[in-house]
Amino acid sequence: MKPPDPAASPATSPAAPPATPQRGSLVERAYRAIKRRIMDNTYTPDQQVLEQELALQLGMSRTPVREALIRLEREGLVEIVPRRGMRVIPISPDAMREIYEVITCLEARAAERLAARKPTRAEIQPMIDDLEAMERALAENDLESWAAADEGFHAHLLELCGNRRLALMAGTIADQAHRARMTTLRMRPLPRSSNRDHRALIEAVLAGDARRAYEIHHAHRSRAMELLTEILRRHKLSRL
Amino acid sequence: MKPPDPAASPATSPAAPPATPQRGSLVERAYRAIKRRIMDNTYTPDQQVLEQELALQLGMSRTPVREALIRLEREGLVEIVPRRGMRVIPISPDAMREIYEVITCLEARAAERLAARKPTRAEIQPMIDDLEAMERALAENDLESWAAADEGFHAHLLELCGNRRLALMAGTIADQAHRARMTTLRMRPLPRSSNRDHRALIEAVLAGDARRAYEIHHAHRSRAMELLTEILRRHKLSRL
DNA sequence: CCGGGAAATAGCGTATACATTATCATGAGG
DNA sequence: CCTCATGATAATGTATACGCTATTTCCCGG
Repeated sequence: MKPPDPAASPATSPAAPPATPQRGSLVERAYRAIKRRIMDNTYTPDQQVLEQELALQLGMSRTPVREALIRLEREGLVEIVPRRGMRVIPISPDAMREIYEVITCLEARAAERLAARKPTRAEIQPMIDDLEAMERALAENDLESWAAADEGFHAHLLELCGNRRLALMAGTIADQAHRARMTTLRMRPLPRSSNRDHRALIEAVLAGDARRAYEIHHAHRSRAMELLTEILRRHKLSRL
Repeated sequence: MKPPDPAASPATSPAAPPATPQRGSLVERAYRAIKRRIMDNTYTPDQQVLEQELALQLGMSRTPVREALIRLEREGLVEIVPRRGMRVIPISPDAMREIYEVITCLEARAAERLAARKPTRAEIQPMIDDLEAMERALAENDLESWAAADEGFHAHLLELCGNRRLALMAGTIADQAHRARMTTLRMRPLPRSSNRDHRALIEAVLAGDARRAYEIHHAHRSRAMELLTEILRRHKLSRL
């Protein structure tokens, strides 16, 4: 057997592995590899990829590939069509709205919880670091880095909120929108207000003001929802 | 070479089934059978059930069983332990709180959305029917029927809210708490206030008062959360 | 030139095979 | 009597086999 996927890229998620396949198994490799290719838009909703094809590319048999696909299907990232292989689920303006509605209420709740815990600055340092990275990136007009840091911020918020199920679900559904977010990154105004929102959230959290943390983050995500759905609509991107 | 996408599928399925296995397949049968046995407490968190055992009981090979288990694992119902088979995930007071926090914000949002749509009485008839069934059941002191109707009410609320992803996620996580709810059914006071809450919700929805619908249902689920976690704690049910 | 039916093909769903590896029992040594 | 090494056992993870059927191809009649 040959090593068809040497090292790959370190595109692993920052948070702890969720209900993810057994570490080091072929299923896990398949899962990660396929997920990465979905996230970075290597596979698009236009193309169908057959199980056999994936197996061949990944240098394994169909069995682990199928098992990985089942997981990806349940995460809402792909659809498995019986004789056509897997297909990435396209994001329409309506889908975007659905996703953001869910993210909005879950993350706002996470923010509320986190603030209610009155964490120390040290505890939320990861979020502060992300925020600073966002600000640096924006100053340098580096949208890719900004987006990465922004995702980190949201991921850390979930991770720290203390409700693992909430974190898992919110993270899962946020992943569904990743491709669309990336695509629209350059179609939107510079995300200065995002940085402001996040700074305000940090302050509310440090102040232990749960109500305010909730409101700030809820408004933040709601605005993002309106912005993104509007962009998709205006650009007629109905199946991103 | 073939054309990559002949005509792009004409329209996506409007009311497509969830990310559930192919209708009629063995995987689907396994999925349903195992899920039912989990829900009705045939399998408890104390016992480990091997793949082979399940396959034998269901009269099929391990392959479809494994695929069903992967789905159940991703729904948070079971854990797959490498050499011990599947195990039902136990519900602790903390788990209950996690689950109800998620349900609370998702369903409250669903209620808000539904009310905002200003549906006709006919549109929400399923919910009204459930409510009436709840009232009848309570009058007859039939807790089982009451619970079934109550679950129906919540399921219909989600179904009608217009956000499929939200409905799917909320339904999934609600299933996680099903066993625990059933067990505690007789440890709690008669659920008269639930019926009142739901009637009030119906009224708010019919009045198109989204804000009120949100508040009513949020409060309803929050109270249920406090009640249930307290019951679990008091009865020392730390791994239901 | 087009539509429709039969044959061919392909891809999947499921069963089975097999190597690997954790677990458990056994037994020797302290 | 207890501890630890060692081999037996069992269950899994993965690969392979195979039949079924949806899809496509091909051909022929209109």
